[in-house]
Amino acid sequence: MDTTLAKGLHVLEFLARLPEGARVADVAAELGLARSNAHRTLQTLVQCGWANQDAKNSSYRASLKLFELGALVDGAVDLKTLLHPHLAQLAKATGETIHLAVLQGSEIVYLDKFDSPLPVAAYSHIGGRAPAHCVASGKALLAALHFNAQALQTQLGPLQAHTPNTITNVQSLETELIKSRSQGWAENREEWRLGVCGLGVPVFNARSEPVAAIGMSVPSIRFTRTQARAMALKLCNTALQASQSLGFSPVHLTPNHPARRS
Amino acid sequence: MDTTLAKGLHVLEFLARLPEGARVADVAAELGLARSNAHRTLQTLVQCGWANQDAKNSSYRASLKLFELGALVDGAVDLKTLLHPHLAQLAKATGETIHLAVLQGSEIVYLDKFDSPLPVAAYSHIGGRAPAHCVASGKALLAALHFNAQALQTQLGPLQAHTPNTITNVQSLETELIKSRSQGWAENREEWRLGVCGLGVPVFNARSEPVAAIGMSVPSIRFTRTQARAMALKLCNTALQASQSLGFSPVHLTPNHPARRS
DNA sequence: ATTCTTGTTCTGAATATTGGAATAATTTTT
DNA sequence: AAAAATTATTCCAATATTCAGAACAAGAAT
Repeated sequence: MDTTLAKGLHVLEFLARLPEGARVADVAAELGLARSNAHRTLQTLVQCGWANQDAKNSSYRASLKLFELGALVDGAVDLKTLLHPHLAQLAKATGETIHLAVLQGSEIVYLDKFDSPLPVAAYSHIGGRAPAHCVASGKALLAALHFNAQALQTQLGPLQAHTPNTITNVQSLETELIKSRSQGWAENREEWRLGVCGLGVPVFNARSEPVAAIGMSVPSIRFTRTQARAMALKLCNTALQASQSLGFSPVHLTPNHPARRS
Repeated sequence: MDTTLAKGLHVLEFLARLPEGARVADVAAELGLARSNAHRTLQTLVQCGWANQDAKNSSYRASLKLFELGALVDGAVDLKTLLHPHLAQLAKATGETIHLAVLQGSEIVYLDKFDSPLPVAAYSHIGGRAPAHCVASGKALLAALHFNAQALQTQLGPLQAHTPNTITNVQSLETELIKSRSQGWAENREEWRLGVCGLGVPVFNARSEPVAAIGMSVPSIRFTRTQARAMALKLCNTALQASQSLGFSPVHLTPNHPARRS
C-alpha cells in the first residue's frame, strides 16, 4: 500500500469536494497532516496538473483534469451519450425529473439527469450518490441482478433508514425486488426523501446484463396508483428502447437466465 | 515533489484513458515501472476506490470515483448547469452543433455539447480539448482576455499548425483577435479541421470576467459569409443571455475596462 | 509597530518505496 | 492433457523518499 499515494488521493478528493478551494492549513488540519507535508502534497498535485494554486490567495483547488478524465471513464461516457436522447424524450413526454444511474457497491451513482420544469426538490445531481435500497433505480438494478436476501446482505451491508418508509431488512427487500421483477419496474414510496416517490427500470446491454437504470422522481402528490402505473408504462417503454440501442434484443423464455448471483 | 504520488497519478490517468482497462504488465511497460511497483500502485488505487479490478481478468480500470469527483469540479459544474438551457435553446434554434468551453493554458476544454441532428464530423466531446488558437471558442476567450502578441506567446507557446489555414504566428493572431473583439464574435475557417468552420462568443460573469465561450461548429458547406453572419448574431444573443444568467450586466463605455492582461 | 497566523523552505531521522528474484496463477502452445 | 510461457502476486534487504519539527518569510490582524 503506497501510503503517499493514498494520502495524495485523499487530498485531491478533499479539494474536489470544496469548490471554493482550500488552503494548506485547512488541508493539514482536516486530514491530520503536518503543514509541510500537506504543502508538498499540494505542490505535487499542482505540478502534475491535478490542482491549481490561486496566485494571490495561494489557495488550492482541483483542476479541470478531474473533469476531463471523469468524462472519459468507461460505463459513464458510453452509457450517458448513448442513452441521453432516450432520457430527453422521456423527460419531454412526462415533464418529470428523469435520471440515469448505475450501481456502485451499496449505492447508485447518477450519470445523467433531466430536471422537471415543475421544480421538484432536487435531491440528485450528476455524479451524486444515493443508497441503492432506498431509491427506485437502485431497486430496479438489484432486482435485475437477481440478488437474493444473502447477496443483498453482502452487497449492501446494514440497510440504513432514511425515512419511516425505508425498507430496513433484507427479507422485505428481497420480497419487494421479486415483486418489482414481476411487474417490470421498481417503486420508491418516500423511502429516501419524504414527499418524493420514484420509479425505476433497468437497462440491459447486448449480453443481457443490467448495466444501468432509468429512474423518474415524482412528488408524492402526483403519485397516485393510476398515475404511477401510467408513468411506469412510459418508463418501461423508454428503457426497452434504451436497451435496444445498446444492442440488447429481448429474448423471452431463455432457458439459461442472465447471470444469476447468489 | 512526492514521486510516489506523481507516479500514482500517472497510472490513474493512464487507466482513465483506456476504457478497456489495462493489466499490470501494460502499465509497467507503458510507464516504465517495475512490475511489482506497478502492481502495488494499482492495488493502492483499488483500495482507495479510484480503480476497479476485474475479478476474472485481473485487469484494472478507472472507477466511477473519477466521474463523481469530475462532476464536482468548480467552473465545470456551475457553468455547465447554469448555461445548459441556453445552449439547448440555441441548438434547437440553429440545428448546428453547439458547445461550451473554457480556457486551460494553451487549450480549451469542452464542458458541454449539443450535437447537430445533421451529423457533422464530431471532433469534440465533453471533457475533450482543442488548441485555443485553432478554434473559435478559444479565440473568443483570448480576445475577451485582451491578450496581446506577447501575452499570447507566453500563454500559448509556439502555434502549431493543424491545417493549411491555421494561424501560426502571434502577430496575425493578435490582429485576428482585435477584429473578433470589434465584430463581437470569433471565427474559425477550417483552422483546426478541414471542412469544419466555427463561431465563438465569450460569456462573462458578474465581475465582467470572461469565464467561458459558447461555440458553434458548422460544416464549411453551410458557412457562407451571409450564413455565418446570421448564425453569429444568434450566437451573440445567446451568449449575452448566458452572461446575464451569471449576473453579468452589460456596461457600455466603462472607463476601467475588465482585467487587461499583457 | 507588534503580534499572530499562515505559507514555504530546510533539515536529519525514520520509514516507505524500490526492483529483482521467488512463487503462484493463468494462458497458450505443443 | 501436459508442458511451456506469460503474467500476477508476494517477499525482502538496500536505498531513496517522506516525515515532522523548527526556522524563516510574508501577510493579516490587533
